[in-house]
Amino acid sequence: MPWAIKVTRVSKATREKIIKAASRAFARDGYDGASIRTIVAEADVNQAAINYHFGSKEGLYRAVLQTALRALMSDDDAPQSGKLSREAALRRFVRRQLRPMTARDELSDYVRIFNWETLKPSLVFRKFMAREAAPFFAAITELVRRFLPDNATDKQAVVGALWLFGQCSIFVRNAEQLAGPPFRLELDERFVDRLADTIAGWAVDGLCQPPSKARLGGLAALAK
Amino acid sequence: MPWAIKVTRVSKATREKIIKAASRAFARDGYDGASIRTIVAEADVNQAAINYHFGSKEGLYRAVLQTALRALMSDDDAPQSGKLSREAALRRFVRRQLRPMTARDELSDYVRIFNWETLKPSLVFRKFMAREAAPFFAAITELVRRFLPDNATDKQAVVGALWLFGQCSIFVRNAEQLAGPPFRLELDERFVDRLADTIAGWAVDGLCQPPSKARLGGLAALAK
DNA sequence: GATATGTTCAAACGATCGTTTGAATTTGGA
DNA sequence: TCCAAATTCAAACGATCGTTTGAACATATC
Repeated sequence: MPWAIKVTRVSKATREKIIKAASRAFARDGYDGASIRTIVAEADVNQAAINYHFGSKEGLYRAVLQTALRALMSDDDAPQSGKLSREAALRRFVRRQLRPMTARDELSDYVRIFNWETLKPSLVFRKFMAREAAPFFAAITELVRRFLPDNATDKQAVVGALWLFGQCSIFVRNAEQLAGPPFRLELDERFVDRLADTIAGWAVDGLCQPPSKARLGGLAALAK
Repeated sequence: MPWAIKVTRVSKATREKIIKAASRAFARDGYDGASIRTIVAEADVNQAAINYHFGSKEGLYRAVLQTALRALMSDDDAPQSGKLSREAALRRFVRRQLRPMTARDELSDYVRIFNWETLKPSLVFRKFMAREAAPFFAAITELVRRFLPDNATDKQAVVGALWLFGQCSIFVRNAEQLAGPPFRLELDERFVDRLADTIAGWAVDGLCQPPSKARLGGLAALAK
């Protein structure tokens, strides 16, 4: 492992430049679509630097995923989230998921990288998630569970969490096309705020509804 | 245009073999990820056949998209769909969207190809959709509109249609992972039927709800 | 059966990919 | 200040990509 190197001042700066450029590239083009040469060009470092500092393209991707997961799990902007009502917590989660629609920061890159992986999970990603992402997904599942009956199964909570993810990610993934013709939606902060309200409201309604044959069935129908 | 060739008996068979193999490959790996060499290997034809029959990889992709759109728009299995209630029509749409979760046929490939394109639309795809897909999307939007108030704007209907797409595609995209650990869901026809009931029910609830501040707002909040 | 046209085939081309190499340069501690 | 280690750099390697080529083969028309 020649790339498990000592972290010095100068190498740390290079590593950070590379990770930032790589996050953008992976978010824009996916893991396979992003090339070493475009990453080093945007980071303004030599091509061999990636193999020197991260061992391989896969190693760089692992480092990006670690940075991404750390950022996505941090609640630094609202440390009181544990005391929120379930509705407010859900609204906060949805708004956070929708953030890439307007913001062009690292967090939006991270969300997009995860969206790529939901379409065709790479081997790197699957190993990484199995090892480090359990608490992240558990948090969302627990949030969903607060809306379900006490006797809800794990399966129901997982499906509910995925359902919630899907409602958000479709807008994030299609943001560019929503802004263009023929839709021409004005994707400013106000719009996304209202969209978050809408999605959260629909989700609360859906999750809270007791199952009913007349309504085509509910989540309870998924119990074995 | 040397590839606008006369359609003979033998060339038609080759074209169909290529399109079928290409659909699988594009669905599995995306446009960039699928290689000519794997496609011709699965189709059991010569490598140069693709450029001969379709001009280029892009030309082949266009042909696949045409086949896909034609299949996705056909209502051959239920010609009475025009007479369905809005709830039944919505349930039918959702069930059709979820079909790739169990079925391993061409239709599931087509849905997956479109899912790839929502993540990073290729130039080929954008041109193609702008030219040929308007009626397809209009049909979904009209279905959503049947649940909205009469004075609903186009913008509201479009957002509602996208919202519906997102709820379905998240399960389709993650079907493989749902089947494996730690979820271990048994994705048989019964499960998908119930899932379609659940999603359709939630969607009906969400779309029908009148806007209400107490419920964090509804679709009407998106009107300008 | 001869001929022209449509189709298949193996081989190669140029470009881009991730990675490796070895020397040049910079850095940090004695 | 000096030397060993850390880091950067330009160049090349082998592999894979989409595409082209020109000959070989199959098919249809007379």
